[in-house]
Amino acid sequence: MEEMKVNPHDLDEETLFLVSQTFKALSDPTRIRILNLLFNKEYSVNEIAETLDLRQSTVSHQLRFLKNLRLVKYRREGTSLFYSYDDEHVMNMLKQTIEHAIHS
Amino acid sequence: MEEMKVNPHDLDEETLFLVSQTFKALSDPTRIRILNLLFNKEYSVNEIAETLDLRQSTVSHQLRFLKNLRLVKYRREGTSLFYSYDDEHVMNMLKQTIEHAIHS
DNA sequence: TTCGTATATGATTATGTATTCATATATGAA
DNA sequence: TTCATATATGAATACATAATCATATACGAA
Repeated sequence: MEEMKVNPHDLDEETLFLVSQTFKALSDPTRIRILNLLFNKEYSVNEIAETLDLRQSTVSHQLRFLKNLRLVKYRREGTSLFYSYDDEHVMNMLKQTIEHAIHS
Repeated sequence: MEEMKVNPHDLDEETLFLVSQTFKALSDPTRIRILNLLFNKEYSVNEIAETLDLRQSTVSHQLRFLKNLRLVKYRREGTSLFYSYDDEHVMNMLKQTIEHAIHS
């Protein structure tokens, strides 16, 4: 059996880590811009870099971050990797918050 | 007139800042624990510190952060300040993500 | 195999930030 | 006013991390 949380008013460490990581993914402007791109369709790494005017390595590093959290996935086509989103819940939160921000 | 975004596939700077700040507020374990407490009822600064085993100054600093983003508000009662949440949208996102994390 | 292109990775740097200690401020009671 | 308590604040520190450059790796074509 897993040990339950000691304080009923507090969260257990694992939940806390997952939640904070999820929001941290959405707290960086570059990652937001990348995910915002992926709302519509898949993009290769270079396409993302060109569209958002970012270095290839910057995009690659951030995609790895998002991939580790399973927020994006990719498929290979030749030497290109086409990335798309992989978490509906997170994308919905992002969309809602963008709408909320635009109308504020 | 405001200048519109140049790239239709990208977000304007103001929206980007608002969205990233909102998620950044939820990306820190200490702030998550504080907001999670406030789901149920209002708490004074010291009550939060004692319940979560945090320094008073840590709680105060984080409450100021949350207050600046209008995620919490407070009312005075004597020398105590009772804090409560002030943004339903953000609290709903937090609750959803906590539920999502617990059941994963 | 060699070449060209797409992507990933490692190291470095610069920047941001969460926590802490010490102290200041604010309020109520005596 | 003086005292006690609650909260806020400033400075310092330690730590995390985003961006960059240089380079490595992976794949397809010839």
